[in-house]
Amino acid sequence: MRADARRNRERLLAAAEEVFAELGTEASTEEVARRAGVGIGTVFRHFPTKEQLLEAVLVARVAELADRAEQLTAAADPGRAFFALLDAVVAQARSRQTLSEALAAAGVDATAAAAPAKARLRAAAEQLLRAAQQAGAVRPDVGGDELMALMVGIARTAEQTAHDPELQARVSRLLVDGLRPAQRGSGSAPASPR
Amino acid sequence: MRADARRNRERLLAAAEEVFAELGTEASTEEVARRAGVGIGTVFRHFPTKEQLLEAVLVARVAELADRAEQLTAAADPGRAFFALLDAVVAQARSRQTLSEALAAAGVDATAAAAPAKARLRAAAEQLLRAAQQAGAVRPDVGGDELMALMVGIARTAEQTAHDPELQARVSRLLVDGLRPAQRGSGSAPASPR
Amino acid sequence: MRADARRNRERLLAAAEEVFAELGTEASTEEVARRAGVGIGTVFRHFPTKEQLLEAVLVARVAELADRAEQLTAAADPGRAFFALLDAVVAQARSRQTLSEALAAAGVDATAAAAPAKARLRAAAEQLLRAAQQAGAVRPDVGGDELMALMVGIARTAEQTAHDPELQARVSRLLVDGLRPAQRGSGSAPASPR
Amino acid sequence: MRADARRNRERLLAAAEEVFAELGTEASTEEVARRAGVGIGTVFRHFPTKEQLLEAVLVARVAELADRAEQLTAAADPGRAFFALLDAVVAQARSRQTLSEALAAAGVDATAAAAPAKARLRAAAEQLLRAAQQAGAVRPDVGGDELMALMVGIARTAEQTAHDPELQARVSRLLVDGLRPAQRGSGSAPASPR
DNA sequence: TATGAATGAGGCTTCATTCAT
DNA sequence: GATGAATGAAGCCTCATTCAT
Repeated sequence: MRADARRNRERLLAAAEEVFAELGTEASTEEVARRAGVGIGTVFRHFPTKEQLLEAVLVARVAELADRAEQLTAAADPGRAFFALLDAVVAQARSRQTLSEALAAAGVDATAAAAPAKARLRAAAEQLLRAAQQAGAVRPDVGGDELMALMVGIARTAEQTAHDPELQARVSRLLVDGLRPAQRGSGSAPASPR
Repeated sequence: MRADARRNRERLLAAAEEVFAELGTEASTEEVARRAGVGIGTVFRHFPTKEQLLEAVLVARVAELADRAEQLTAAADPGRAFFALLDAVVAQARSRQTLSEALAAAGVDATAAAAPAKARLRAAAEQLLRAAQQAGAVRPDVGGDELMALMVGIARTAEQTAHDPELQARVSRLLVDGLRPAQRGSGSAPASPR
Repeated sequence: MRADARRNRERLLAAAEEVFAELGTEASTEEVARRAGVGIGTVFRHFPTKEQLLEAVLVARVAELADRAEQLTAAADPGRAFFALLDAVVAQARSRQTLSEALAAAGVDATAAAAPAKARLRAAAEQLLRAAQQAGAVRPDVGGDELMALMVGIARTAEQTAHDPELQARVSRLLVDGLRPAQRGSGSAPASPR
Repeated sequence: MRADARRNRERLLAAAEEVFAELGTEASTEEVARRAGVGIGTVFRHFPTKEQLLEAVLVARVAELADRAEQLTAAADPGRAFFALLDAVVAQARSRQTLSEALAAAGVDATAAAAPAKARLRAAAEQLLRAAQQAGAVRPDVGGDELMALMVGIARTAEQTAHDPELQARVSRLLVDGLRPAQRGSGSAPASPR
């Protein structure tokens, strides 16, 4: 019985992530139930409130990012590792506001439920940041607060340009380049067309 | 009676801007009416649809920015002028997503109503951009598309940090610095990968 | 000034008849104003209530029919005259429920305003009926009440078949034939197709 | 729980029939809910649109009549059977336009939902008609189209006189008599002109 | 007197949440 | 535990009517 419940919970989370990404956070709870193949009652048994369901999705997203950040912590090249984290942010920003809302929640409005994931992400991200700064790959005048806010900004912008991957890549690079110390090469950037 | 109607229209627009900034775009039309001190019928007389009301607010915001951009066009220092536009974007990002949505609308989803304001903003912004690039104040590998997308990103990020002006300023500087050419400081940063 | 007012009243009545016939009695008062080329305020100055406007239209319709009935009163052949009235009913049933509602109002729900027109119609119709009965053109076992109810029925049915004039004619004849004494010829009726 | 739902559906249908008959088809959905003793949400769960609710009522009415017509198909006396169907039409015409609208829908505007019931009614009614015509009880120059239109006319007229059963009976007889062949009584009536 | 802007009650519909089965 | 029917608050919008100009 526990197994069933857990599987339902996971199916619900997956469905919710999909639905909210596709239709926005205003998508109905019924739609999530439908997509998960369960009754509406089951949704509310697992997540007594739509807000809690949303929260769970956001936490899962932040947790994925935190996982990635922690992995990168062990990487050889600190500069590469740090920017890889930012790449992960862009990569996650597939559609709609799900991720940016998740990060926003993690950054500012953090609810109790999001706190642990947020803390992990922040800790790992700061570690990556400091290492990259010591390696001279990132401007020294940047702190954890800026980094978190910037991640939200990157996510939001990436979502904004999700429809045009090329544009997304160019814009993301611009945003990220603000973090580099001077003398960064602009050579590999293609000339802006048009 | 034209006078009354116009005054009401303006009161409505102001109230709507306030309400949507404060409560998000899902705020109810009735709340706007209440805040404007008019009956709900009056809202719908001026804006037959909630969508049209929202649109009007967004258009007004974009138009303000377009005005500012056009002003700056006449400024002496192209670099300063360009970055002043980005400052204006940050300054307008009061709270919630109102502005970023406005810019997003201007950039991508532009409805017919927003088209003229969008076009003005884009034209003036591109003019500022080219001038700043010729003056060597901005990286040459940036085009209009990136600029518009970046403005959305800046707005979104600025909204995110609206609660903390200091942080907002620091983050905005980071974002904006990505646009500057490489002469900033010194360092051994690797060329922007990929 | 009186002339203006009267002309407006007439324009309004004509517009109302048109609008209600076209869109049904649920058409908005604004639509009537628009079609009449006057402001909404003017409608309500002339007809303080939508109901009163509707009533005026209905009264006008009944009055037309009463006029026709009174004309026919002077005709030579009583049988022809009587059935000509019923033809007039069919002919008026152009579209929507306007006429049948008018007649219904005249027959049953008659408001005070409709009373005079109703009385005229009923008086003339009964006169035609009696004359036709004396001439042997109509069954003797029919009275004024039946006649009025029948006229409503004919109108309603005619409206129902307004889209197909041939069908309308055939069905109307069936209904009307119920009033004739026996031995009526069915020779001139085309065989029902299909 | 299926049982509950079905019971509610039936209660709703009954309430809707009652309400629309009493107050006309413009009666509010909330009134139906109130009369059925359920919440407004329940109405919309069963009938996602007011139009669909209305449609369901009309279909039920037409279906009743179709049932009756099919029963009569097995009767011994074809003439009696046919006129019994018309009696059923009169009997169903309780008040307001509900039935006539139902028949009208069945005759002309038939929506997809009403199609099957309409087809059944029409098939059985035509069978009754043909049998009655072969038995010499009904004029031969009448077809299915006229019959359907006439049924609407009978219903409309009957509704009109619902307040006075005696009058209703007399008028209905008149209407129905139009269908009988010429052997009714005696008289010197002119052949139906035109 | 004509105009049309303002009003707000009321209608349809959606959706988070509860609860009987 | 799961289901899905029931609930009703709340949202958008329409329209008859009033009233300032």
